[in-house]
Amino acid sequence: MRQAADLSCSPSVDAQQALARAEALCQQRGARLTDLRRRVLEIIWSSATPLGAYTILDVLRDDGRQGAPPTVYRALDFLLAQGLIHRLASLNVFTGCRRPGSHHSGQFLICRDCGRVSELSNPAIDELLRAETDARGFEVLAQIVEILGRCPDCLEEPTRHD
Amino acid sequence: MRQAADLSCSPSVDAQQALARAEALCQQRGARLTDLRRRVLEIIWSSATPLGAYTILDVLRDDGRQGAPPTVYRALDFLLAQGLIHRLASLNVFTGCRRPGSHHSGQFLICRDCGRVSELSNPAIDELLRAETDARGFEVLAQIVEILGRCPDCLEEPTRHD
DNA sequence: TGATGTTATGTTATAGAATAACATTTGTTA
DNA sequence: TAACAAATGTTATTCTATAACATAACATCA
Repeated sequence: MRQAADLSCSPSVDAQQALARAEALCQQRGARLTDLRRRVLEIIWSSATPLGAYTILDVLRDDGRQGAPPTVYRALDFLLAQGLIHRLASLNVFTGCRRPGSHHSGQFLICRDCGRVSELSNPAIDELLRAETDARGFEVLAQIVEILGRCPDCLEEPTRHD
Repeated sequence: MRQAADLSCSPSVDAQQALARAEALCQQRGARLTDLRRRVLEIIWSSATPLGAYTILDVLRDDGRQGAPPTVYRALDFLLAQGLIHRLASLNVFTGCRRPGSHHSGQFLICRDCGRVSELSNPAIDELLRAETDARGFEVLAQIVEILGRCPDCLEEPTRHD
């Protein structure tokens, strides 16, 4: 993966907006977006690519914060429960949710080369899946749709032929 | 998960058929389905539910075979490459492919309660996903569709309300 | 205000999943 | 049989995630 996460700069506009929305959502739900949880969300949004739990932990430690794996995983669990982030099961990484508020599972295009992720929300796909599960009497609790491949930008790169 | 894997009995008819198909496919491809690889495939097919790599390793050791994690993972890599098994990314487990021969990614319904898995192959879902990726100029390398929920049998169970 | 219960975080240890690196064996072909 | 390639054995390590328990922060109410 060529594109490393750059977490050194100040929060991007995207990140700031995401944090503001998270604040609003949590307040309206009576959920506590603590310093730690907000910071983890900010770290996730500050990266161009999804981050693993241990990468997030490293950033927290760079902050000067004390912390161990449970610190991060508990914050991630909260953010997942609030629908503020997604977990990509195929890579064991976490990415900010582009449409928080409506709990949804989403569909993801993951570029193998640059690591960037596009979040789709194609209702037709959801409907087809629902039709299948309904036909089988299967109750859906969670749904994972992840497509690994190469994004247009990376396809243009002439230097990689693997 | 209530339903434990029962690996004690002799290979089921399903398993026997799967092994026979695997033999034929490998022969026709010039791929070597060695004792170890065949045994791993048999172990997977002998379980009512998908198995993790370390569970498979335990069975191999019960066989009296020597082995370490790489032993299992290499066999699994071979079986995956031949399209004889699938990996369920959401659970880190492996399950026999119901339609080997045609390399495909499939769609899976996974019961949270009994652990059983149904493999779908809905071309409409594949087409929709392809339409999305085509529209974005995204090249697909692998595709993961996994639905976690409760199967009809387990929904009937009156004793569980979680 | 201060006692009490709840929620969040700190901390240590461990479990679970996967691979790196190198040695040895087995199989194939010249 | 020599030589090469493929498969497996072996040891160690990395990465991901959680269990279990201690402490701290916060909220509520008498």
